Amino acid sequence: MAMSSPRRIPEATVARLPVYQRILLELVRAGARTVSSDQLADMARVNASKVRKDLSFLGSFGTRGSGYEADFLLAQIDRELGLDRDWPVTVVGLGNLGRALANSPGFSSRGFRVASLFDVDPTLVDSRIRGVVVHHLDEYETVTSSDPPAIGVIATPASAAQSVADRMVRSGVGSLLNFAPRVLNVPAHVLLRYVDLSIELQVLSFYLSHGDHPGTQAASSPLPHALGLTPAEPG
Amino acid sequence: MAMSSPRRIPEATVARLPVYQRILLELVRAGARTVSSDQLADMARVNASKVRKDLSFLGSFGTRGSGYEADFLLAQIDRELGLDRDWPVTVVGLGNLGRALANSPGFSSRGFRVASLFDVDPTLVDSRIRGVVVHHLDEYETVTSSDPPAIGVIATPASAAQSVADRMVRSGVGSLLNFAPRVLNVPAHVLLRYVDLSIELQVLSFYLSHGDHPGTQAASSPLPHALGLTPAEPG
DNA sequence: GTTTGTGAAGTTATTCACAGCG
DNA sequence: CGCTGTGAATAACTTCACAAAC
Repeated sequence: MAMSSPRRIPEATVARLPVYQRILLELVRAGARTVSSDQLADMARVNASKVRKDLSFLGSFGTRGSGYEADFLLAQIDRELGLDRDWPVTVVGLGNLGRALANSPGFSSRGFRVASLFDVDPTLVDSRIRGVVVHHLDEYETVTSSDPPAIGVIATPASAAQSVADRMVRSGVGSLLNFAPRVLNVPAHVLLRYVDLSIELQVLSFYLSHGDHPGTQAASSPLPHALGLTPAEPG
Repeated sequence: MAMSSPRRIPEATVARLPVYQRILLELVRAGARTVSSDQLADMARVNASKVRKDLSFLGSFGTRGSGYEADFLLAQIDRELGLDRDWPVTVVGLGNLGRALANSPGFSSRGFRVASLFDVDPTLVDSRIRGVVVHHLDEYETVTSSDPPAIGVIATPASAAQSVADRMVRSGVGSLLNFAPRVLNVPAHVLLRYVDLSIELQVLSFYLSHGDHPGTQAASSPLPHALGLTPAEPG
């Protein structure tokens, strides 16, 4: 085989790959050697043919009769998701949410690295979170110029979010993950994901009021949007 | 005129309604009187006919030639989303993330009310967050029995998430919002949304590596994650 | 003129169902 | 047998395009 195949992976599949990734990670850690599309489907709450079809876009990695080798499949998904690269991430806004994000395992996992942190609160500036120093937002351009972030995470209050987004875009960030409860206006070439607790709750509210889960089986996660996560305190 | 819920609203539309809701809220606060499908579409990063089609599932609330009356439309969306009710919410895990959630405007907005808070950390138990006392998790059943939560928010470390989920489900919660970085196993009748920073980042990583944003506009918030519903497998 | 609301057309995603391989 | 991989069939969703309404 000569070149990377020009397989086009459907958007709906892309949205599910991270879910399979997370499941496989847990299974591998628990010592699983192989996994079937049925198992994956149960855990991801989707249909088994969907799992097989999704995985088939990456290649034919299963073994008929026994399933997929868990760690090998995981490696293929990681590669497809681009987790074999190193994506520098910057986080602006280090209140509870920003700290939760900056401390979360999501940033210590393969693929991502907290490159810089910013806030405007003088009591936070110069402190460190997991070894990374918090700079004043005034220094954004200076600090990021040496290691330009691929992803900008916005965890500021709503009122500051748009100007932070503008600033990040102006200095060339390729994608934004917005956790501030505000709709952002950015150029179309910037990849943007908007994650908002109200939005999550409202979807639940709809299905609770209509007493009716989606038809047969609801999707697992087309194009998501969500809040981050982070552990509570150790005792 | 329209009675309660004769219309079946497509899942994809349900996922977008909260985005329109948020936009309308901002527009109304900014003093807008009317809004067109074009404006909404721009702000939501979707196609204008999609906006019109989505809104048409709620009824015919627009005025040809001038658009929709913003506050009226907002009220219709709120009603459809069930935000005219009062959903008690409980949050378990009050580390940085849990505190960020409990303090977030999402819970002070129409529709939701923080009914109870739980942690196992003795330094947090008996403290208050926005006036609501933090109970020890041991008291979960006792505390929630008088005001059973409709939505349980899990913001614990990954290791505690499954047992907290089990406990909530056992005492009858109808839906879960899981922010712990772990796939949960709950009965199919429980509505479940899984929200994970890694998953968010991984989708960005995919599109960054493939140098290729999805089709035209990156959606702000298509479908839910894992809405509880049945794998529905016949033998 | 403007902008909605909606059938019809087009596109994408899901599910079925089974051949093919271990 | 069991389980994958995949064409074919369905279903869901999106977009077009335009008549109707202001």
